[in-house]
Amino acid sequence: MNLYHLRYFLSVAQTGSFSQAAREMHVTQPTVSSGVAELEKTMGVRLFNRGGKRVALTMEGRTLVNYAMQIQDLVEEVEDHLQRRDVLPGEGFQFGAIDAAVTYLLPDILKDYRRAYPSVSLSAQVAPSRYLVDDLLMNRSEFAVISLPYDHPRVETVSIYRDSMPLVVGASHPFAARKNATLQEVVQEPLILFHTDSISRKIVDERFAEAGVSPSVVMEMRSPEAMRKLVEVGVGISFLPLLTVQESLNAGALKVVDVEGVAFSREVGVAWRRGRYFSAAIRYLIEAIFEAYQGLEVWEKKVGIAK
Amino acid sequence: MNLYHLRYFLSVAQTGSFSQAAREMHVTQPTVSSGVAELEKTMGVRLFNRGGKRVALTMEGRTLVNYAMQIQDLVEEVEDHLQRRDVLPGEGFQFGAIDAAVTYLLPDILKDYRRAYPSVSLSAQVAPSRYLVDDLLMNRSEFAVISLPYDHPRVETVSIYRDSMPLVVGASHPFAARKNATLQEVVQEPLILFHTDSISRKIVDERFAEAGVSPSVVMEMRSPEAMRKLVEVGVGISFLPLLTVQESLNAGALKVVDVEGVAFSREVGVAWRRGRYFSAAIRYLIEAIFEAYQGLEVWEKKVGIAK
DNA sequence: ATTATGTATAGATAAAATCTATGGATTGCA
DNA sequence: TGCAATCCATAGATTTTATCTATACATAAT
Repeated sequence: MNLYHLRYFLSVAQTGSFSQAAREMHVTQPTVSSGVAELEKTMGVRLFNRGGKRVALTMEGRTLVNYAMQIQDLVEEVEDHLQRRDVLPGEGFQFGAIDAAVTYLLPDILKDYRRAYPSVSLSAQVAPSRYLVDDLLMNRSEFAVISLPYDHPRVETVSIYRDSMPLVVGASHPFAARKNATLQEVVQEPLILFHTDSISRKIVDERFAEAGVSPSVVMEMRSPEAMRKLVEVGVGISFLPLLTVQESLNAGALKVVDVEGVAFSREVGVAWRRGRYFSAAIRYLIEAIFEAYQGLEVWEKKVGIAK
Repeated sequence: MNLYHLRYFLSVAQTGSFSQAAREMHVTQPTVSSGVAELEKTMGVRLFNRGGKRVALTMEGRTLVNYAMQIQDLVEEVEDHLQRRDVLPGEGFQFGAIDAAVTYLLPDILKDYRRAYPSVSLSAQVAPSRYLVDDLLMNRSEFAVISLPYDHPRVETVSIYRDSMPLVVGASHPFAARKNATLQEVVQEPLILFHTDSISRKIVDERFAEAGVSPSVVMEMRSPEAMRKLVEVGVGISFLPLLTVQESLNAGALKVVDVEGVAFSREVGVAWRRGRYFSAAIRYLIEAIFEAYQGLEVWEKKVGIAK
């Protein structure tokens, strides 16, 4: 059973003539004949009664007409949808994002996105970067907004945002009244740091090792929001992304203290599995992110040409 | 777009692997590859993201899965229906029958038929034989129960019933008291005969011509039922099929009068366009008719072998 | 009867689907 | 980290399918 044969068949049913159907379909009459004959053979029934000026559908022919038209409609519909890149209601995709991104960087963009693609359901996976990269590698999410740098042969990244990661202390902490502190002072305070598998933690650790000091870590966590709270109530001090603590700083619950010779920062970027193909609806979201922050040119160089 | 390609595509989507899909479909892996590639080309979108142990559907791929499954279902459904000769609800066919047949010969058969094929809607066209034959020739009805003989190069017929066509008179007619009458007496009475285009009329006319007499026809009609009524009320006398007048005879409203040297009868038979193909549901009805009356062997000889 | 129109069939040609063989890439394991 | 296994893509050969041309045969209309 072949879709062309179905088309020929429908045309014959409509026109009541093999010859005329052939003219409509822009093929020769024997083509239509053998197409219908092939259908009749595979179905094991006669579809037309021949022998007259016009041919007439059999009962089986009428049954097939009903189905063939439905099949035809579905085929046309799906071709339409895919070619004009429509999105089916209920269709959607999954992407990953670190806490800071989904909380501070993406909300406005996502809001705009819903206007552009109201029928696309987005599913954001919020987790630390390394888990998000696992998802990328397993094709479980389309892209992810993660902390950089992230080096992996099968993952491409483009930075969109550079975020400083200053030392923050609770408002009642002794450092709060000061403008700055030395690294030696800092390592004697109880520190709350990211978990060792995090990128931000790696940045901090490297600098400590460089300076030959070892901090007194009282707590390791994966949630910057939780860390912010702990610092606010004075459990310890921490290096936290500015994005995370901005509100607390404004409210006076936290203070920033400069540390001599230390300017931590981490980058946030978009990551995806190398060679991945992006549907129009997904591409739109990614490019909206680059436009809102930065990186559109780099992205286009990496992906745009490879289509 | 090809139905096989759709099958390959669905299998890949399900298994997450081109190779495994190939094994399931009993083809080689390059076949699956090129099938999917062909779909991607005609649709202009990527359907899978490759590169990993498993491939993953793109958004477009997910859309196509929805449609492809529907198409697949329809194809399977129609193949099932046609191959097991199921009849779709609402499907039906048209046949022709003369008044006497539909009134007296067919009712019980049609009742049984509805049990065998409850979902088939029958449409009976009731008209004089020559119109029914037109329908046959134009493929407007599948078969017809008509008066015989009917000679046409493209119509085949099989007799199912021989019906005598005696002279009947109203209960109050002078002949009613007598056992018989001569042809000479009959032609002087006001006769109600079938219309000249009818087969039954032809039978009567031929006999009259043979005998060298010309009747006084007061009325020509196509409806035996109407003629019966007219004879009952004494407008004239008529030669009518026994089938038509049996009830009136039983009730005493009509009387049969023998006419010397005259034994009219007409045959009723099934007629169809030569070479016509009969769907199972139609064949069943036709054969029920032959079984109830006669002609099954002749029918099978003419059609049964030609399938 | 004759002509025009229509469908079926045979054989040749063109198009496609499929196969085999192979290369490049990734994953998993030692 | 390197090796073996697995996976998908591609090229070229082969087979199958679809289509075309030419023609025969049947039917309908003049």
